[in-house]
Amino acid sequence: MSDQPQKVITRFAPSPTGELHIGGARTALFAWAYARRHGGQFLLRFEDTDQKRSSKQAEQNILRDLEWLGLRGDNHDAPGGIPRQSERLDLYQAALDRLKAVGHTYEDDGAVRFRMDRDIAFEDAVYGPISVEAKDLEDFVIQKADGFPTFHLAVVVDDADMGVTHVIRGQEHLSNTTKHAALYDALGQPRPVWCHTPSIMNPDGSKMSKRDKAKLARQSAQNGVWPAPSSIEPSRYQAFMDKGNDDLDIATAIAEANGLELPEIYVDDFRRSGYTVPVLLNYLALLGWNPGNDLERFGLDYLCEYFDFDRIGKSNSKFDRDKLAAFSQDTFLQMPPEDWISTLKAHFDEHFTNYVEKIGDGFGVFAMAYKERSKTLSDPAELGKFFVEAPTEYNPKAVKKNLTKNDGEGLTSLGKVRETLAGLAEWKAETIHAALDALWQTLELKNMGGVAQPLRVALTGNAVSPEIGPTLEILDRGETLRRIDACLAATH
RNA sequence: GGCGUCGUAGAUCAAUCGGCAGAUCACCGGGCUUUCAAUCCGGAAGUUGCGGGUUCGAACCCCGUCGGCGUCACCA
Repeated sequence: MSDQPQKVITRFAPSPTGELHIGGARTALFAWAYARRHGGQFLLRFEDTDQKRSSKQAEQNILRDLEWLGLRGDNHDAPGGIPRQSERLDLYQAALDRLKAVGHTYEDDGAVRFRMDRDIAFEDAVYGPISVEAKDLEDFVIQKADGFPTFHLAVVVDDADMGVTHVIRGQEHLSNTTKHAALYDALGQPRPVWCHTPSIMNPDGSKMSKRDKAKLARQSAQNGVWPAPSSIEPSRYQAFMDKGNDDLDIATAIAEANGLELPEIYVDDFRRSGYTVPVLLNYLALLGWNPGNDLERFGLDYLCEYFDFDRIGKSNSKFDRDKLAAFSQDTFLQMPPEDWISTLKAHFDEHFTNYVEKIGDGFGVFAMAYKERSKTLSDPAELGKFFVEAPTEYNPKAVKKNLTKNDGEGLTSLGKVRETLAGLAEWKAETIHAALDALWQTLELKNMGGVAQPLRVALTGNAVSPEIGPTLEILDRGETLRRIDACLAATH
């Protein structure tokens, strides 16, 4: 053994059976950060020994999400591409032969089992010393009857072959680690450092899983007695409702048909919802790790400088969407206006093209109107729906309070507002504001609200909108007057 | 059920030598404001799961107990 410190090699090795889970992203982040901190390498590998469930599409999606997060594998552009276990079968066969030769294995119904006949002890970087007696260990399958290695054999052979020094993964693998330690020993390979990370849970304590989507869709459909979406075959739908399957397509179709928001589970869900990468990574870093002081808001550079295993907690973390949202809102508040506008524009170009078309040149004004009100990049679409759709109904409470109360005081103001706006020489936020500001004083109203609130009801159907000047500028004069007329007609 | 592991405000976590239990989010009240936000000021929040023990002193060490989670596959 040399005294030279070993070069750190970490890896992220998902099985390509679905989208990248938010918990997987956290694990990848930790592995990436540890490698960066120690000037080492962060490698990727696909664990596709389950041939039935693995797909190339899933591989691409996982890669797409990792790239988006900026967690690029150092072997991403390697000549052979990212290693796949299904393409390294001779490696496992060689290891299997070696294990057979030393008498560690036996056949069982066409599969090959590994004999666990010793006590196993190992040190986990988070959970500390773990030891299990031989009587509590069972012989396990290392090669399936189909000739493929199991996860246990493949993971050990690959990690050894790729020179992985630190295995960072979810704590569900903690009890598998006895198997892996035994395999390393039997193969005469030095064991890596194991670091098991606590799980990420739902607020109710259950594990955050894709099933949550199916669960919510099913519940909502039953509670609201929703019709089956026409795009889904009735028999499949019925099976879904009878909990025969948790098909994501069905859950998504139900949600879309009924305006239901399914919980974010995958990285892609959070991207669609409009969380930015720095926010997501900051929040994920804090889920199970902390820098040891009260600092919460930091970036990747900070994480790379200070991340270590000794500050990873042992207890499972509940995913707190409110806190994530608060982080997100906070970064929007602090963003320079031009950054906010371009970030929002990019998101809208991808997900809300109808807004972009409708709002046109007013997009900058639109964006700024929602800069301090948004928790996600999708929020402005929800909050500012009225910009693209005229109200179809008026909230009765808002109507009473702002229009019909006191013998239709608000309606009278609204009529005056219409006259004023129709006669304006220029349709700009400042001009509009100045005109309305003068109007409420002329009418001897209490304050600006006397004209602004009736106008809000007319434009939005409710009593809430951004500042009135920019709002009208974006809507443009024609649309504003049309909505006032419609409102006057509907509420008189 | 066996084995393993974890329990600190509602939530995420601090308290790293056994020495005053803190931060943020959420929540509540108030100020500002044309609404909603944003922002400012203030507040509440804890038998450190529970019970015992050791100690001058316990969130921390020991024993027990309850609860959560993981695992016990020819899935990973």
